[in-house]
Amino acid sequence: MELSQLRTLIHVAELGSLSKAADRIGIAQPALSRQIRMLEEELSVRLFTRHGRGMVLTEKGREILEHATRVMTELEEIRATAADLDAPLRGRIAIGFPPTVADILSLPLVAAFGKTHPQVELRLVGAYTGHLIDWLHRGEIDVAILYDPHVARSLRTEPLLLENLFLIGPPGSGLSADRSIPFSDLDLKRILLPSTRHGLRTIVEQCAVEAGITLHIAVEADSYATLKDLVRHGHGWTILPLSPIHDDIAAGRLLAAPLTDPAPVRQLVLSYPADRPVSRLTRFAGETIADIVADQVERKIWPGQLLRKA
Amino acid sequence: MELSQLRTLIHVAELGSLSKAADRIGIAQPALSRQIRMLEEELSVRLFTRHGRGMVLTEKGREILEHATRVMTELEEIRATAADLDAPLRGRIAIGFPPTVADILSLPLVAAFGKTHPQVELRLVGAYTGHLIDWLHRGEIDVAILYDPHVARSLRTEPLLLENLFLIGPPGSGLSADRSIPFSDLDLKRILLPSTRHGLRTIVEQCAVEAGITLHIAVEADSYATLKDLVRHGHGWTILPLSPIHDDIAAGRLLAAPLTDPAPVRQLVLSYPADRPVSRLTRFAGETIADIVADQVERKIWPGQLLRKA
DNA sequence: GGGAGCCATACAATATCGTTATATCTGTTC
DNA sequence: GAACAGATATAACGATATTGTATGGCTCCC
Repeated sequence: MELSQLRTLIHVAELGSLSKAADRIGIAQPALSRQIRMLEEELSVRLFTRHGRGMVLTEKGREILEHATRVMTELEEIRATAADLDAPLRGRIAIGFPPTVADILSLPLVAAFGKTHPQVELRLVGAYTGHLIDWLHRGEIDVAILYDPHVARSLRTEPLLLENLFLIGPPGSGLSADRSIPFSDLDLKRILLPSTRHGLRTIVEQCAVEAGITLHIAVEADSYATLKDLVRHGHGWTILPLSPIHDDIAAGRLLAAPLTDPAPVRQLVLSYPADRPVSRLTRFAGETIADIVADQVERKIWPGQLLRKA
Repeated sequence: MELSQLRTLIHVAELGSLSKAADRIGIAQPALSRQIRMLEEELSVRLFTRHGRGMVLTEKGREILEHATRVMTELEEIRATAADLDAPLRGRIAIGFPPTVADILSLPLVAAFGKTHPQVELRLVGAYTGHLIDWLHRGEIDVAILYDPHVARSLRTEPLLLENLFLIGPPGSGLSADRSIPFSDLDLKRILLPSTRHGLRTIVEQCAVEAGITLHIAVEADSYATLKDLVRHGHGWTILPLSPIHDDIAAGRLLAAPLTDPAPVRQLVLSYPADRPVSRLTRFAGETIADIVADQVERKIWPGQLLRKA
């Protein structure tokens, strides 16, 4: 048994494919095929069942995968132990956020690091979930907040928050935070949303189906700033989390109301790569983010439901 | 880092000598010297201090040795797991539920075990969360579904579900699943609830505070059957999850409507003791419960929001 | 002072790993 | 049903890593 085999097991298990794992790891597919075969021979078990299109863990494979993941965690602890434990954290860390989350978390996060670990060089990276996942795997970022992807086995995730989405309207639209709008009321309204590849769009469309209506999507725009501007100038209504428009609401430029029947929500998770050790710096960043999120929710700056750590 | 290096670290630490470790392992002494050197270079720490006759762990080396030992333990677990026979699970398992959950999960759970592991003896234990936590700690039950306790360090929990609570009224009350009732409408109604030690009561009272009203609690009863009967006979309204009254609603004996502003919800988690190993049987039970919960939510038998595993 | 025991380094030999080529199988599309 | 695409498995070969051998240098003991 070798560490490279265990790492391969983890990647293949997540992706369901030697070829995809080869792409990700940057090693030729036959080499991974042989690694898995040699591991299976050494253990005398089948870890995967093979199909025409990919391979799936057996039950035994799943059990062994858990231990393999723990081995990776212990290796991470070895590296953490090797690092200087008493000095203030130093070095650089890249933290990924969806754009809306960056707006609300950047300042408190920078403040927290500035207070306790001023020598750390922060790199705050805003991008969509798909890109963030890629960059986590490639080691270009160390930790990310993600809107909930289908859980990737090679990412270690901690649930953070269920975030409510709100109906956003212009001044004079009569929207109020303490009066919910039934989703079905959107039936004949001009709705402005991000494009179909955007997770928020998927959630909203699912809600429309549940409400039994068809949304009239007058404009698609992936930029929240654009959506906000269009709404401000009376070109329609949009559906967004409150975090990017908190200031606009406070200033009276936009109004918001909760939606119900159904209420659109999405889950945010903290994600780390599972096949690579998480440094003390990365761990500190994750803990700090979780603390800030809890604080924002408790102070009602960020409307949603905190999720407890497993 | 390689497993061979960690093994060498362990042997050299024990024997205090590369040469003695080389004899024991059957690898040439210079090879072991280089392995230790490469490990030290990779971690940027000194693991050993060298003397004329042998070498001794540094303090840092001792800390890292602990993790290396744990890696070996996990590898042993992998081998032990691989060596397990693929016999059907057998033995006994005690599974705890809050009473409302037992109603909805017992039959499918028994069916699932009957299909795949018929020799397992199931013990399904219905009790309130406080008791279930006690029994988990004492080992009287192996796994439980709990309404979200403040996380006990000695329990390992996996979030399952956010369950919506509904306003329950008698036939003729006009309640409908597709028309939400603002919580503030409960202001002057006769409300029937469980006692103050019941978690549901706490949630409902928190919602009342948020809605700015005071509930008129006409009757306290911890038995849901009693609450249902009282509502059926027009003695008031109650607030419950749908799971225990699904059949009553289907039969027209009771009506239900969602509440909003705020919407009362509670989180269910799967809980295992953290200080005791979880058997394959227990793990299978937990996975099966999670699958059944997902199925019930997707089929809208159980209204709520699935939470993804961490 | 000499010998024994030990660690570290250089270089050669050997083993392992990754790549390329290709066969085979399964699933999808037309 | 045939053709094509996507995937895994194997063989062969070159590249790279690891181990073995030879040996130097240091410390400790007699």
